[in-house]
Amino acid sequence: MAATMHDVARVAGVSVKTVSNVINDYPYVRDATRERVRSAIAALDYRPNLSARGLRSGKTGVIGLAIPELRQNYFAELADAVIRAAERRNVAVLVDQTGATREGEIAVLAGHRLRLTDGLLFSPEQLGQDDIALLQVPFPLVLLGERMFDGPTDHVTMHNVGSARAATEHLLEIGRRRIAVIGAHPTHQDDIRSANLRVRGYREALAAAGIPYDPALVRVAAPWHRENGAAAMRDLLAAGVEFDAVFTFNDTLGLGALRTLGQAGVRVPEDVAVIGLDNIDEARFSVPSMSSVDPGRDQIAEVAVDLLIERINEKGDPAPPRQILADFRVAARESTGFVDPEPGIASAVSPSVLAEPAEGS
Amino acid sequence: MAATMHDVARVAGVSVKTVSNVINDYPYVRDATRERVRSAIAALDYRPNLSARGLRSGKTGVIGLAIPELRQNYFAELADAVIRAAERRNVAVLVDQTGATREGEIAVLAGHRLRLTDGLLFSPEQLGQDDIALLQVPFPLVLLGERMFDGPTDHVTMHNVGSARAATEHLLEIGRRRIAVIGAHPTHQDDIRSANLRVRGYREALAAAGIPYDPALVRVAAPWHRENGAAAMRDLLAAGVEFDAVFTFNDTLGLGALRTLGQAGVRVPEDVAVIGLDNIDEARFSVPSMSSVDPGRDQIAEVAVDLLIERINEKGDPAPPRQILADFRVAARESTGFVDPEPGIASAVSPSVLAEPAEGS
DNA sequence: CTGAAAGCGCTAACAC
DNA sequence: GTGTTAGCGCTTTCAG
Repeated sequence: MAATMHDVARVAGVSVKTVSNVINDYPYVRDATRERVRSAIAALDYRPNLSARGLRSGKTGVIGLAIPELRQNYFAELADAVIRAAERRNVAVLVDQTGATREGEIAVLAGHRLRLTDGLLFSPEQLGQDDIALLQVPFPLVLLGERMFDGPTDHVTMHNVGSARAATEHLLEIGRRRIAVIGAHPTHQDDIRSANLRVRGYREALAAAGIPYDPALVRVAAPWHRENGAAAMRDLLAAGVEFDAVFTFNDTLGLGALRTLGQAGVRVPEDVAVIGLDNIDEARFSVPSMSSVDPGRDQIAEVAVDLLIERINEKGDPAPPRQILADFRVAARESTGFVDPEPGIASAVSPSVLAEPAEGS
Repeated sequence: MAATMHDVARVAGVSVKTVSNVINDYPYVRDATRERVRSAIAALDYRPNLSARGLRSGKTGVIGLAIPELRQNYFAELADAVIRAAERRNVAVLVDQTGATREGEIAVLAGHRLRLTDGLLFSPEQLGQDDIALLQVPFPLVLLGERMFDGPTDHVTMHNVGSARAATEHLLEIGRRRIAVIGAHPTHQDDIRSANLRVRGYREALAAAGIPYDPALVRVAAPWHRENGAAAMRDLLAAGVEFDAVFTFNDTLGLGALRTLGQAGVRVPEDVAVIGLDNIDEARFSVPSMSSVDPGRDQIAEVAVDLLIERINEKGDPAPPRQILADFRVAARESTGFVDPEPGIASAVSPSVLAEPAEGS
């Protein structure tokens, strides 16, 4: 049986209150007492029971993270960043996958799964502006991503328009003029899905450079998976439209497009320059390495966790919802004619022949 | 204030016990009563407080998953599989990253972070056979991966020797005879790290085919990151050893090697065939697509979660530790001269031109 | 500075 | 079939 606070108190010869005070770093405890309690804790290998603490204090020290799918690199890296940020603040992270389905996202908000968390970090992919009513939940909620604005919740997101504009400008700067785009959204309601925001950034950059917008260069691809990037690029090549660059709305699409270009014998970046968006680890290692816009994922994770914790600890009237845009920057690599500025991490062990006596077969 | 069981009981005009019975699907409740309780629950939007339940029952319904790093594709896919498997059994997953460090792994076992979980799924990377004493933990523990055997815990792992042997045999079957290997471990203690097991599988296959073992073909790379695969391949090419195939101990190394081969103008698979191990999603999308051995990740996740839940619910004397090896199979793709047998998932939306009226500029 | 005691919301004997 | 009640282990007034 695990030791309880009472056991510790008995061994240390104090009351449970004192043990509690020591554990919670209450300052007014005599040093000698504190020491006695500390060694009793060590002797018994005592660990506080978090269920009990949670029951009493109304907090569990766990936050939920709901994302579409961990197997999408972008979300794995986001989850990584969130977990690290949370760890620094001493909270644990319970990960839930919505499967990128509407039902999954609604289920997460209904809170039927994540009930022993103090709050939720939620990256919606299907729910949109029309669903903001669903965001009226009885627990602290911080949204990641850009699918809804003007909702009742805090909101941390990349700068979609700015990032897309920067990507396009990067292509313009290296002299490209016929810039295709992959990843537009099939419908074109005037909503604010990231696809539309990215189209807007693209068009802003074109407009600023005085280049006419050609809808033939804008290709639909959804969801933003590799195979759809590859297919859209095949489409583009088959259509016979002329283009000297492509901006894909995420890196995964870009890697798919790169694959098609390679197979088709199109040279990158000589014939077609490519830039993605997300700056996932993998972009550094494709052939050729792929330029991308870094949307500030670490910053997003850090800020989102802070905001959520702040909301969890908020007393009294809630502050008005806040919306935060992360900083972004272009990571220029081979696919737009640059030498990779961030070579891979040096090997921990420099590769060499296995130092082992040869043993014939 | 959130509703409690007492509120529900009051509204339904029954006692808390009855409410509890309804919630926990206790069979002997009159239908009419059950219905009354159900509607009271709905009316009050009542949700059980899991901290209280956990405190009372000694279980939280949460398991921990400790892996090195989510940003490594293999582990993201593993975590994905574990979360899905756990969801089916109605338990949530708290994810912890050890950072692939010894301290991180020890901290996880010390349980200072994952205390409100009922048990732990742990994929060690640094701890090894010498550390099995650390596995004597006061909570249910199931190990993933192959770093320790004969420990006191259950253990679910891929079949290292078998997978490596299958990979090598695949290369032999397509007529290759000078098969290099990337990913050996720098030290060669007679331990059972997966690198050594994979070397063993490789040598078994060679031996069975009557091909002598040539240590010059066995290259060290650690950790198994892409950059180290690329570097090891550069090394191999620079060394001037002859080889017509390479088996990399994981896919990430293989993708790195593929990159180097591409840059060096070596044709794959004509000059050098390549096969990896792990069958991560990404292998399907490299240029050329990369053959790999699928180590049965979904099965591993499924079995591990089952085993852990079984342990959590175990009463009386614990059953002896079990060790389970997953099934594996070769996924042959372009890098060994096959047409990809599993084309990418069909696009949800077939790519096409954005149907939008052109607006100049 | 420390102790005594109440009670967080739930489950599970045990009554009826 | 349903109600009563005693804690699970912790935090937190309130005294001293």
